[in-house]
Amino acid sequence: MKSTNLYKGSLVTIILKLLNEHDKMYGYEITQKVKEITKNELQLTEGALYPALHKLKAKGLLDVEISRIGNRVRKYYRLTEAGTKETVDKLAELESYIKNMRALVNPKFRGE
Amino acid sequence: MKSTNLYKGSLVTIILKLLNEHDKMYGYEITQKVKEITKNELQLTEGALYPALHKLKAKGLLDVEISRIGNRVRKYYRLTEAGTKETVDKLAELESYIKNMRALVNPKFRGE
DNA sequence: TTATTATGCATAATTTTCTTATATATTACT
DNA sequence: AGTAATATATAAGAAAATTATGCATAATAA
Repeated sequence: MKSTNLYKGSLVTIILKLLNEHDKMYGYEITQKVKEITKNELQLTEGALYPALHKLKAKGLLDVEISRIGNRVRKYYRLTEAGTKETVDKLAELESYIKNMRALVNPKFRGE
Repeated sequence: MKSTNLYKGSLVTIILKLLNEHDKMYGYEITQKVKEITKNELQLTEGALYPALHKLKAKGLLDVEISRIGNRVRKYYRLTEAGTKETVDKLAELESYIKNMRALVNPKFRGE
């Protein structure tokens, strides 16, 4: 992530969730979607994104479909069944993390 | 962090916030406080905690006060003025991060 | 009384996950 | 013609953890 360089470990969750929502996406599209949703506050770096996509593919969580737009190559990624399951887990993990951080940082949120 | 090994970068925020709240604390006390607040869901590892404390000290964000309880050594840390300022920044950063993650992960939270 | 658990700090080696920099190529805009 | 946007990729390095040790004191359980 760029500009606000924050909280390593959340990139995979972002990728999985966006793919879960949009069926298939290519790398550059993901970077633009993140910029759009976060109003430029979060910017994915290619150096993090592409290796992450390759790793998710290698783990069997994503499938790739190569497409050509004119002479330009695009690689569309989509969730496999295992990827969909992993998405559920990662989202639960994120909610749990946010809940814990809120409790730590805001005494109001403690002990509910 | 242990068990839920998640979101590198938030340890410093946790330390600063707890010190902001409790005036002075020692390392082990911080680990126990985090376990207590998060009901054992987050556990700090010493291998992360102590180097982080030393680094914050080196940066001038913390002061140390060595105390002896019987024959056992304790190192109490407290925020410096710069540390208090940094705490404000880190907390704002966390809120911003949570806001962005919520928007990414939950379409309901987009565009407000 | 002796072994285990809890308290308390610390560092080294390794791993994970980023950033930064670089590379290449196509297409659109000025 | 030159720059910006589109599109993917990898290598080098930094940051921030985990894991594995190590040492020592105090309290508790067997």
